Amino acid sequence: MSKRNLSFNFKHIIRNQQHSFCLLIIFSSTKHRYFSSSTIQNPNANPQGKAIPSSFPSHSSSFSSNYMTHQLGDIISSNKIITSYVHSGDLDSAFRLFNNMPIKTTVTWNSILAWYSKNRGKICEARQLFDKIPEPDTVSYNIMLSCLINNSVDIGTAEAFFNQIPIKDTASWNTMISGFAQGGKMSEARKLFSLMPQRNSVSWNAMISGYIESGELDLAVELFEVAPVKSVVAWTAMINGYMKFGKIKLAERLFKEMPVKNLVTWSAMIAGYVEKCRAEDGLKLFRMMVRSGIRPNVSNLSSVLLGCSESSALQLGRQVHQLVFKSPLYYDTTAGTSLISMYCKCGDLEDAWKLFLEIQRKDVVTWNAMISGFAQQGAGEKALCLFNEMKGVGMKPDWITFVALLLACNHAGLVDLGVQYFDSMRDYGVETKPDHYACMVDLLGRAGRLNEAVDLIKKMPFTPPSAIFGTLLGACRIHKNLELAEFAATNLLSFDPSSAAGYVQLANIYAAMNRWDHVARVRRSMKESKVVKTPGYSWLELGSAVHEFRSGDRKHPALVSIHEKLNDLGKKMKLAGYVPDLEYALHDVGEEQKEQLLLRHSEKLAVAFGLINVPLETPIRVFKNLRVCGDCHCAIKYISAIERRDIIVRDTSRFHHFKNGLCSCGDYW
DNA sequence: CTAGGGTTAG
Repeated sequence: MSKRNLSFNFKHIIRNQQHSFCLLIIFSSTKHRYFSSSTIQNPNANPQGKAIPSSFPSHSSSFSSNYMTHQLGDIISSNKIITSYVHSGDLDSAFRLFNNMPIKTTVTWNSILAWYSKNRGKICEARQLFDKIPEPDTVSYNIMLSCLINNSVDIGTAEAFFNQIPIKDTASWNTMISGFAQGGKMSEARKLFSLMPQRNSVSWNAMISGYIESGELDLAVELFEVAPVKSVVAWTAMINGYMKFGKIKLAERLFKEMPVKNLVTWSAMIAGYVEKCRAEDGLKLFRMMVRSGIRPNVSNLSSVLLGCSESSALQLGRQVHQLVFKSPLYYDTTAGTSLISMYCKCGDLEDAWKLFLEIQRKDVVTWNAMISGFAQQGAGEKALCLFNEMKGVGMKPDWITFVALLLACNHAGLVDLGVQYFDSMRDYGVETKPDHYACMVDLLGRAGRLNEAVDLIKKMPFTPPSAIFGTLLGACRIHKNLELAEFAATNLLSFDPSSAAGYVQLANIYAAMNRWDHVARVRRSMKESKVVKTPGYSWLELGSAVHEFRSGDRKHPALVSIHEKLNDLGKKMKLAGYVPDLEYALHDVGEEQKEQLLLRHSEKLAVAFGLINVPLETPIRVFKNLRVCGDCHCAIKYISAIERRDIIVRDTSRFHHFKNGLCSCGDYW
């Protein structure tokens, strides 16, 4: 019996005062069955008028009608309250009300049962409840089916249950299809899909997203093209599919063509751009989205803020903050934490800290974000203080907290303290992961305790991740330990033959020691293995635009003035005592040429551009995709003094805050 | 929004 017929019958009866006598009959004779069974089902089982004595007093009809309406109203409002309890996850209150209801309908039972389909792990209770429903309807069966599927009970059990459903509607079929699709069983899903009597857009969507999930983009496209009804869900699923497979152009085309877009659609595009390293485009789209009047939610914000962090678009991040500030998301911990981490990654610790203090309900992720922020800035003591404060309020640290702590010790040069924290992890019941070992190797290696670093690698309870040898190699370069460098490089390249970093580091070490024959050898084998080095580049945000520079850049329109500025600075720097560190010019060319190459490093270009264009009182924030080069580090210190400017450089491992000729890292990096 | 419940996209 369909819902529409039921409600129609009911309203019809109630509205028609002249039929109210028949109501009374229904009510008195079948009262119990009528309400305890779901389906108010059979008003027709009492053929209207037939059983009714003509002498029935008419004055009582309005009374009974009112009484009836009152009862019904009670049930309806109780059902509503139960539903709201279930929605807010409060099963106890829902049950309390449920147990106090003298009359229950199947709707009442279904509302309760729905809790179990949204919450996993109580499949037995759900089944017991289902079995108690006096007259389960199709919806009851559907909810139970989705309970079975959501609890990843054996799909065969779910299928058997599905087959037992006496009257299946489209949703029953759809639920079963999505059960198969979620389990990756697309051929079964397809079989049901072709068998089902009526398909709605949900059926098509379930199949399309199922194919995308199991990696069969072509089949998804095929279905999408023939689908008679394409809802916004299907379009969005396809956009996700195209993005996932790197077909950005196709995703863009769909996005342009589709008739209706909602927040999920926009998010899919934005997140897709961010994941495919096109954060700029993602951010552009976000601006368009807000302009078109769509209000972001938490998950949407998180992907946008991640985009801001990656491309260091602090100005846009601030705009997002403004938006959050004016919305109910202001009280959301996840939204706040995303903002903190955005500020930290853009190097704006002051605003991160302000926000951290404002957030009332901090979770472990919030604390971790702030501790990592301090760690990245090299503010080791602040990070460690915050950790103590965190323990003070009873917050339990997790493994990420310890990564942040070790990073803090590392960047602040607190070697022994780092070792202590590493050893204390067991006391906190936190498992040591490869990340922790990587931090420790960096910590020990950088401090020159190379042998201890190697011992730690040997003691690792798992196969060392190849990157850890890259870390060791970096340490060898600082401490000019050629023997260990070769050991590290050999390991690195045997684990990961395509590692550009391994070749480059080794070549750099040879170059630094003027072993040009070896450099040539490494470069040759690099070519043979078809390894491509990640080109280094730097960028900075100016207004809403991001300017990018490559080493020896030839493209940026302002190059003439930048070169002038750098040549001028070069002279002033030398007068102040700067000696170009030719170790970092990694080509076997004459000294003068080396100096010229050094002066065209991407970070210097970006800094010079910043000096020309960024207002005097504003710090210059430069970002680099690799680690900052040693000569540039030295040069920028001089520049900060000569120009009396604050210059902040974020590289892959930390922030360097240059001021008055000094760097916040204390030259330990 | 239509007394309520189930299925699809991040």
